[in-house]
Amino acid sequence: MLPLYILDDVNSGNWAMGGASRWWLHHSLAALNASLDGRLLVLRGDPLHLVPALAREVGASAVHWNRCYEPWRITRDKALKEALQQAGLAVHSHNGALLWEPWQVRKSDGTPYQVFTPYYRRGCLGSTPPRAPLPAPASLTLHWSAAAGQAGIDALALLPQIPWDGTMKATWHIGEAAALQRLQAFMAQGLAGYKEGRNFPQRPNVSRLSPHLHFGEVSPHQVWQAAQRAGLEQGVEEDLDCFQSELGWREFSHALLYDHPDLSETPLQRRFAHFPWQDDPALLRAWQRGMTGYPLVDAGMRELWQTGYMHNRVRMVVGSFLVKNLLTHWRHGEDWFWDCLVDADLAANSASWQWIAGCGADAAPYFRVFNPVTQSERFDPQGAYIRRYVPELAALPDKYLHDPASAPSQVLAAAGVTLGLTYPHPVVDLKASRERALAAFKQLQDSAP
DNA sequence: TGAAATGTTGGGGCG
DNA sequence: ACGCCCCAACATTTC
Repeated sequence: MLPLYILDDVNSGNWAMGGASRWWLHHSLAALNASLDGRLLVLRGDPLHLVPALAREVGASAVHWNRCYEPWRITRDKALKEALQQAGLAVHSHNGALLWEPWQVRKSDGTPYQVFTPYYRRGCLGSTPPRAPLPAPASLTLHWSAAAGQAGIDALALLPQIPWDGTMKATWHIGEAAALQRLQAFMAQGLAGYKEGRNFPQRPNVSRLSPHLHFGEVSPHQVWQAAQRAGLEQGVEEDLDCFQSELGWREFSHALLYDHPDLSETPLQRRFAHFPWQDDPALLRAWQRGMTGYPLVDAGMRELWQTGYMHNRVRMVVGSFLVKNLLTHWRHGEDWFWDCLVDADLAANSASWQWIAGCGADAAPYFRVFNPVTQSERFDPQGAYIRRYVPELAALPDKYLHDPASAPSQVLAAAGVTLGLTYPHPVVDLKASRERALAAFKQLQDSAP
């Protein structure tokens, strides 16, 4: 057997892997290569040419891969399969990424679900339960190739030219072994209390498995089964259901992308094609850099920049802020997350931005506008998360930490904060921008129901 | 997986 | 004792 990874920047169109993901991929491939005794062959280029040529060269009789669900990959792999079969090879694709195949979860009339809850409850849970994880092969006979190993990984040039990855290195342990450790740690320390604790960015109740899942270091089948066991053992059925339904959202996103190949570019609700987005470049930049003057938003955007990750509650808050308060097109948020997230996943990223913008399937209603100050007071009451990522505000008392612009000038001075100098003034007024968004969204609602 | 405005209720201070 | 007002606490409505 010859284990092969190809970095494909040829067929990926607008969705070539982003910077943070490339960083993760480098370390993930290194770990995989090590576990294969340095025999992982790593190439870059067009698999449509590389795979048939390599198969000929080594005299392969069969090619196996795990299915990917990005539209450009489906197109590519279909063509590759045909080419290989015409050359007389057996081709086997497998499911290593999803608990339920998108084309198998259908309403009784055969059409796809549009709403998450029936999709998950009836469509997924009502059909066959997820299969158990497969055991590792007892033994592998690995083809020897002089071109295999770390040199091939280094040749992909996935690591940054300027070293922006210091905090990322300190944040993550990458690879299959690390993923399994994270899985065990979460089941032991995070699952109990998940339903409530998952909303608080400083609590240990989120799994942080998303990048491991995205890169296939752990399968959703392993995660599902581990949760099932731990949840029943610990008697925390409610937390278990809630956690598994989050895996369900991951499935739902993939199903949406499968049924709507333009999900990443085009609003599912057509009337949004004409929405009056403002798209002010200075405001977009303030959001990207974590300089909006709203501490929870800025903490989230800086967590993203420094670690390649953002807590889910905070993703909703910063997304709502960009799309509603700043009235910026969700595609800008999608692009930024795509480049910055180590867990960047086309299906989840696109579906989630459409969800928060209100133009997706089963989307957030247009009038749901998160107030970043209220959310901060509710979910980071002691300000631990804000103080970690917005240290210039650390000396402010809790009462004013969530909204420094509301603090009396003596309080700001005592904390060493000068608005406009050490920390930005708010880039928009929350009340006014909320009302502006509600008016714009309401008009869209009324004009084309 | 909202927030704000508006409505309702009931206790307590007070003339 | 009584009516009145205030306001907190909660519920409902609206966007």
